[in-house]
Amino acid sequence: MKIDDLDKKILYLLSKDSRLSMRELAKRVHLSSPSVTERVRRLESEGVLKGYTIEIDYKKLGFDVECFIEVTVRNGQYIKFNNFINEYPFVEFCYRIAGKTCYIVKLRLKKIADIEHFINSVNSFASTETYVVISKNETKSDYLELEELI
Amino acid sequence: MKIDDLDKKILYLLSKDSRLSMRELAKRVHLSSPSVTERVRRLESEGVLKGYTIEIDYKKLGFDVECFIEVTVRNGQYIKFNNFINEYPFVEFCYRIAGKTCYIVKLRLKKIADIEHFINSVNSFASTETYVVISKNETKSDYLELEELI
DNA sequence: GTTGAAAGACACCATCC
DNA sequence: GGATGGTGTCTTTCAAC
Repeated sequence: MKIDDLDKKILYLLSKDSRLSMRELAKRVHLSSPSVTERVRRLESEGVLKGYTIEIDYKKLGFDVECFIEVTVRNGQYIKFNNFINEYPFVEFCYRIAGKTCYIVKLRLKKIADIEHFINSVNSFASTETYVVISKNETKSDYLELEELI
Repeated sequence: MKIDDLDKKILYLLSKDSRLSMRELAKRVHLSSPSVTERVRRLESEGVLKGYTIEIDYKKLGFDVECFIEVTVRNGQYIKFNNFINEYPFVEFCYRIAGKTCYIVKLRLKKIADIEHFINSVNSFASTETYVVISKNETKSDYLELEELI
């Protein structure tokens, strides 16, 4: 699929406010609304635009703790781990990685003590290395390479 | 701020489709639309609902590589690293962590070779440990503790 | 918290360049 | 590929309860 600068700008604007109407979006990219609507529908059907969602402040919901846990599975018990991580709540993400460990997991929890439950749960088939989040850095995240377009 | 089950359900529904109209949202939570609108405005102004955004498939934009990089800053050159990570493109996130290393960074890149540029750039003031993502696991991410509500 | 009404915004379609 | 104009629907908002 060919994605031009206009598509990228549409993605950028929707990433900043996904509730923008096609009309308003059209204004901002200096296009007519049928054209913009068609581009958005195409981005959706091609799967580039996977979905419309919100950003939630989990701290305000009582989840004050974030941590990364590196998991090293023992004795090839990957299926066991996959089943476990699929069901465990409060997992923001889990990636299979190439490197010193097998998986990197991020959890959002209400309190530090909740880390223990996770670690104890995997302990019979995997070892862990925990990193508690202190703060988050500001980053640019310029995936759309839009710097010069806006 | 008091957040009840209805608020959580609203957050859940908006996280699945942030373009839902207040009318449609009202239907789904069995409330009138003025009530839902008021709740959404409250969630916004309290900062629980931080913003409306989209999910983008970066692979379809040519970013085929994801990796985690643990960064250990040498000789207390934290300001240098903070300035660097603030400007470097393609950083999905960067967290200051308590544990064996100083920071954990996630990058999204077009090709494996692009990792080298990042590593070389920080090498004068920090050491790195790289993990290339192989796959992503499915997870529940049940932060809203909604299992019984839906 | 609800209902109902009114004004406005919206998406959609046909048509055209 | 893109623009314009008309139509009917949807939506928000407000007042009254």
